[in-house]
Amino acid sequence: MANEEKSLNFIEHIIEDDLKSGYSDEQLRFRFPPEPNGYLHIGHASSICLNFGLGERYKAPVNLRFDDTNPEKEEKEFVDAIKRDIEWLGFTWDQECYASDYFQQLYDWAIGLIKAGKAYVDSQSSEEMANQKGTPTEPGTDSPFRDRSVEENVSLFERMKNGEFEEGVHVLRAKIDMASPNMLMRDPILYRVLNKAHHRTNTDWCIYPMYDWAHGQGDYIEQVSHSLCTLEFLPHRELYDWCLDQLVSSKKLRPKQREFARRNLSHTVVSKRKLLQLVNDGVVAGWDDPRMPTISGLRRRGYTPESIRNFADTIGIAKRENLVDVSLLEFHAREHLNKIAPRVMAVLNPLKVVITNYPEGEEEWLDAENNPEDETAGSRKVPFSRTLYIEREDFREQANRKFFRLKLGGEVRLKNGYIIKAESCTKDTDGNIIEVQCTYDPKSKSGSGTEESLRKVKGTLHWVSVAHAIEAEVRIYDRLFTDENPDGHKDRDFMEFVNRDSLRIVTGFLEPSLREAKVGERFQFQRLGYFNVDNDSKPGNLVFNRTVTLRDTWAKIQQKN
RNA sequence: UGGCCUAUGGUGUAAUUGGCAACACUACUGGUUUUGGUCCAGUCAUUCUAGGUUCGAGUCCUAGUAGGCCAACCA
Repeated sequence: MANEEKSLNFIEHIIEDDLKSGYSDEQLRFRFPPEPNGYLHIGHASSICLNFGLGERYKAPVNLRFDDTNPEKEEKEFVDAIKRDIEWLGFTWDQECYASDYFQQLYDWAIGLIKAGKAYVDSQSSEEMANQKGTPTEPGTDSPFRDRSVEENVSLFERMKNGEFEEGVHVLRAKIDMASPNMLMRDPILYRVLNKAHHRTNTDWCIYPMYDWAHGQGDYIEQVSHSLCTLEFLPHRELYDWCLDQLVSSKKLRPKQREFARRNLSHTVVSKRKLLQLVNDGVVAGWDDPRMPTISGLRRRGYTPESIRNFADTIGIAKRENLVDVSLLEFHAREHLNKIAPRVMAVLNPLKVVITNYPEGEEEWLDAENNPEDETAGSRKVPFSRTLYIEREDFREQANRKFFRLKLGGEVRLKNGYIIKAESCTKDTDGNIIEVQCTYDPKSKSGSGTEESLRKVKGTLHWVSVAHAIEAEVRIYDRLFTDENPDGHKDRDFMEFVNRDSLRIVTGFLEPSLREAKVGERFQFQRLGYFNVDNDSKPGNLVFNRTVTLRDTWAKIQQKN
């Protein structure tokens, strides 16, 4: 009952209006229509969440329809990847459809169109047709083939279908209006000859329908009520409706196309063409490289489906240009990971600490809470000994009061362990600090309840015992582009803004409980960030990816100085 | 020079359809904290401009301005 009335986006307003003016709940049906020519990215995730979200909200089926009308670019590999990504996001489609399933029906409808005198076979080159097309400010001129007889058109189109012509010799065009202010209505091409094998229909067809002669029909066949697409298809709507006019029956539901603005993410690109270029140029290791804004890249980076769905929900959907800041995506990653990721200790830039008053050869196993945000997460044991690693940035010989970490003569709490005091340090011949000597207070053990253990010390450091630590490869990722809008510059190519330091690989020293970590498992390395186990991991040879850092107030303070 | 779309804080979306501009993020303050994390509290807007209608305009009208899309046998 306490369902707070969430405000509706403009698509939901349209649906609510339709429901008021006669649509029944059962008539609602949606679809997500990817072209299988690349991997899904974060922009698609928004569209997926919109369509499947609508399906959940209105308890309506959502089809997955592959828009596979162009055999030149489409492959089964992409079909499989797309299905995997949608499932991973947690959505279930009703029917799995393919535009290619409708090739015969589309062909029959095209024959009907020709017989109705509304389509003709044009036998000019693409250059000639382009010249006749006019410009946005000038009308086009009619093709010399525009008035071929129905018989000749039918015969030619059948011969196109039978493979009697080379590519480019003939096309089928709709006969609409060469003077339309909408360029798409100037006798658009409906079919072209393509002597290519299709990933599903193989060589059954030599002619393939264009997008405009397939999409609305697919919606109609599947009885999709609301066909949602991005803004660049807005001019296509007039043609979408024209095509539907030629074949709809009043007994069946007529789909409607509505358009929303695609989501752009800062510091990256969301264009399949540009992502493909990053892959082909070797800037990244593949479509699922953790730096890629693809769904598979985000998954490998350690993002959770929940965080991506929450992100999509909060940025919403509208009709204006936008550039969503990545910090919002990162917020959602942290928000979810904070709740579910077990805390562990790992040192990525080690500095040796020797506790001079801790007995040599001794070790003890300390209690460590797995997740302060989750009482059911339990606890584990971490080994403590005389020789430890701490983070190099956590020690300074001298520092002001703002520096809460270890400095000579100063005290600090070792997380889950003891309070230590830095007494001295040793350096190599270049002046680099190579070891810090400390003393510890044996009565200050965490959780022991003693007066000493309850002492307030400003800083708490993470650490690992050198003798017990396991080594692992840790991949530190940063933004792929240095510019917030890399493809938003008219005179500069987006590739100029590639961040050359987007990947740094280090050897980390991890607490031994991580030895059995499995691929895909996510952790918080305390005080450092969230990390997950990469697919490249081998038994005894773990690889971690940094998903995102923790919020870092200290880094901000330092930046200001 | 044509047609169409869009304009609300640094960012992204809202605004009961003409009635006190709200939510989230970011940034900045402060508090709590055995993670400089989390959590809690607070601060940040002449709704693109100029007119008009109205008791009242982010919302309606007019004129500008800015940005985007449209001339692939791509989707």
